Amino acid sequence: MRNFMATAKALSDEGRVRIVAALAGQELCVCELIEFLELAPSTVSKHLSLLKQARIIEGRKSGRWIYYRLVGDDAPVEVLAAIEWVRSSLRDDPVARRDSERVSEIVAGRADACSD
Amino acid sequence: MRNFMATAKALSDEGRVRIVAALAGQELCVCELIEFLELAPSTVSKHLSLLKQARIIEGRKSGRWIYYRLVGDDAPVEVLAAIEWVRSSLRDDPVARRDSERVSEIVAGRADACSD
DNA sequence: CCTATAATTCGCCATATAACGAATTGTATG
DNA sequence: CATACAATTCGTTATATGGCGAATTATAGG
Repeated sequence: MRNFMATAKALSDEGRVRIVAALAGQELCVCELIEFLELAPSTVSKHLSLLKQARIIEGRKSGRWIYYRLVGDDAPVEVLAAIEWVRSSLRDDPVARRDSERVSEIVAGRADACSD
Repeated sequence: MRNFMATAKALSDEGRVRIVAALAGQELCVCELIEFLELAPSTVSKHLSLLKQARIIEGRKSGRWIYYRLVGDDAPVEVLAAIEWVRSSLRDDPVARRDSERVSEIVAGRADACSD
């Protein structure tokens, strides 16, 4: 129950859900997620920390950047099921669609921003 | 996104999740849920109101009692998927197991309490 | 009718949470 | 080694949330 509630609480904030949805397609570094959500760096960092503690995402350090991605198939059942819940529920969601396009743009412009 | 977040927020409280799990097997009236959660009537009522607004549960009035149950298959996708997420995640959860037994006891003693 | 029980609504309070800015750490690069 | 940028941590603040008790509404039964 403890772990389940950690997962549930992690998904009870819209910003964090949008992060999870954004990471469904590809990994993104923190500065890209900041640009995506249009929130202060400290705020986004806190969200990422919470999602990481809930074992929903994991980070990979590369130079100055930290890339976050969804956890792999070795993750706990309630987490994998939660991710699938988000994906299936937002498949036809207008906000999620716009977000998806915006993420694509941000990734496309990577040469100007987060790259080594 | 709006509806999804309503569902997610509804499941971000442990008491409400335990209600959903308890209603997975059978419908229960409010006074049974009060006994189950050991919370004040006003608190439980508020939780039920929130779950109802999120379209996760629905109520059926019978005499003095109002029986709540999980929504049927005609409910929104994100709600059905959420219910399935809870069920599968808590299948082997110790707390959920004890809760399940307790609900059985409460239902078994229905003749002394909630019946018409 | 009057009382008891079920359930909800309302107002209050304590705590949790999300947001920010400032300060800090770490890494690449001039 | 100084600077710039990525990211985090910390302290603060405003708001959201969960809990309760008191008051209210509705229904069954003496």
